[in-house]
Amino acid sequence: MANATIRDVARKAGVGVGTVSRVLNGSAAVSESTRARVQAAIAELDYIPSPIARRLSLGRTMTIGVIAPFFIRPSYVERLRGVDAILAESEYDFIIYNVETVARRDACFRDIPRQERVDGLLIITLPPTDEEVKRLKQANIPAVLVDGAHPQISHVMIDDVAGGYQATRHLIELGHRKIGYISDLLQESPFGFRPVADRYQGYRNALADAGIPFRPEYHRQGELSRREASRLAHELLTLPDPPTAIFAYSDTQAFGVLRAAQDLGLKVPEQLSVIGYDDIEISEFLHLTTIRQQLSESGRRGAELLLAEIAQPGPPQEVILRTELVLRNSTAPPHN
Amino acid sequence: MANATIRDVARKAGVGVGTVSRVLNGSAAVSESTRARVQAAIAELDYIPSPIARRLSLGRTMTIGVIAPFFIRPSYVERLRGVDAILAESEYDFIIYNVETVARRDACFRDIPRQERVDGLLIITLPPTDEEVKRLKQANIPAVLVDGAHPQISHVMIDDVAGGYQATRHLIELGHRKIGYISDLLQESPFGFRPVADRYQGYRNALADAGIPFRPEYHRQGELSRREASRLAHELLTLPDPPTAIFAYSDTQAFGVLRAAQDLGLKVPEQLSVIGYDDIEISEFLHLTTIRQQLSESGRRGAELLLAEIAQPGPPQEVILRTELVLRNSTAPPHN
DNA sequence: GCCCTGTGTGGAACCGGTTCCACACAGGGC
DNA sequence: GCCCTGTGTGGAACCGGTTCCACACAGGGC
Repeated sequence: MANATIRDVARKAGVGVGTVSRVLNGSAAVSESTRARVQAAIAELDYIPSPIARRLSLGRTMTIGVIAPFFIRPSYVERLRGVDAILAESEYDFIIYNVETVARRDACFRDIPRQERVDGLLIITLPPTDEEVKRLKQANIPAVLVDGAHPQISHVMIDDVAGGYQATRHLIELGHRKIGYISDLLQESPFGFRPVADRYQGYRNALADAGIPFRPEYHRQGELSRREASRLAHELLTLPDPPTAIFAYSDTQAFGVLRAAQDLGLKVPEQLSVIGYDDIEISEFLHLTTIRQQLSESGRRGAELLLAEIAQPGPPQEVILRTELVLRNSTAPPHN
Repeated sequence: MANATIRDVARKAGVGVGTVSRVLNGSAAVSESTRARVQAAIAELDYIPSPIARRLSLGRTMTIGVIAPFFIRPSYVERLRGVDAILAESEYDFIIYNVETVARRDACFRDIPRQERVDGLLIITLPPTDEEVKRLKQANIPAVLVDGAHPQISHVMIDDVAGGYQATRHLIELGHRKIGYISDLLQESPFGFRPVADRYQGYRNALADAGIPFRPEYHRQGELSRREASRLAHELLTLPDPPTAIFAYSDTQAFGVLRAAQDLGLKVPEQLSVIGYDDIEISEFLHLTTIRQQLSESGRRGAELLLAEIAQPGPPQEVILRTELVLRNSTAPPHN
């Protein structure tokens, strides 16, 4: 038998469809006896309202879109886990738009707002342009940035300037003066991730505050992968005057640094200190000193902001999450 | 201004809504001149058809549900990446139903088929009961199992018996006779993952074929985490007659074994051989010898099977993916 | 008895697509 | 001239919900 509809229920209960709808949605003005009759009919017909019909008639999709460069780094999985924790409890479904190329990124920002596919958008790490923000506003789609910031959009920001400072400061306090930094591409980054500039700024600030001159040859940039980071670390460590400590933009890159040290026969932390960023799950296992981001928490807070904004639009909110130094065994005072 | 509808387009082009619909869907019977007029009107009004209205009228959700115990293990992310690669190219959206508890698992299997939310279901690793399969058939929801098997449902199976055999056989060929196995819970596993029994079977078969008696004290079971695996490995390695090699059910658990060896001052592979299973991304970095599953490929193939089944229902298909031994530096002949 | 207010209810109209039926019309065959 | 077939087209009906308007009716105040 085909699925029952609200009209079948109404007929069976001897009431109008409006009344059934009122019972379904818990509206107040239904008498007790009518409500009971309707509920009996619903149970008897094993009736489940069609979410699609509901969406069409409400003009809401009951769906949230999550745009994320999802599979590039383990840290996104952690953020997404936080998102899931909140949204699974809500009445919203969520669709992940995985972005791995610039073309796909542009397509997402261009098309999703126009297609009436989502009631809200959670954008992870990818910074929208002012033009794109304008389009979101025009389309009247609530959006929240996680691991990003924009004056006109609610966002959960990680204080990456402070995080970069913290990492560098830790190395300085151990006594290091020759501190390398391996980062994501600063200028030509295809996605223009905001944290890239911020952590670098933190690194520069910490050096400056300690009166240590910045040495351009100590700063290497490259695509965010273990292999590339390993190559860059190799370059750093074979300089005539190599650094005694390396700060890596991410834990994944820090692993690349560890590998380079291993290849060169350098003991960590005795001969080389290494500090990462993120504190992904495996970092504890590898004894990596790192800067912990509240990854899962950032997703949770972002999802909460978005739900609040959908329920009741308001001025943009800002949440700032602090980073934390996690001491393990990959950093120590310099040898000499 | 509110979004244009198909009726606005029809009016502007001076045609009927049926004709606009035919143009949109590329039906043949529209004259060239009419088609051009309609397309001009669409362009002028910046018209985008409402996916929700389309879904209601077609009686299809254009959405695929993916049920997965998603965040428990890194291997799921890899499988999902394969799923995403296929579905992002299709006209389907997909919704992830993340399962972390048995209650949620049961709720997913119970409710999703009834709610007309999805046109198809991709079920990763979680084995449905016969009762649940029957319900899926009744609800007429195409479903595909990835990393699972059932006679009545298309599935992508990993030959885990062979994989378990391969791992154990490798250790035997190196000369090991005392081979421990650390697995997920065999009996009381809350989700009843099928690979758990299969890999164990492979382990037993390889021992039997080599004429090595199975020693129950060499087989430990525990919840799938690095920490728990480390605890179990510690138990094994402090036996009066400890194994010289350990096969771990997953790479994650193998890392736990490595940690235990480290804590006990045992050198890997000189004093202890360790082999894992999965070949997740980080395993290469850690020089772990392991059994590679085609994780991403399994997701891809599963998604393809499902799309085919939605397009044209047919008898259940079976795809079997082979595993592969990946030699690195965590296994060697026994010392003594 | 009349008016007013509040509560409960039925059902048409609507959301925005698709599809099917009816029909117009052209062109060919006889 | 008539019939038949094929092509192109309009628009009502439909998918299955929600909402708003109209209305019935009870009960209180005067």
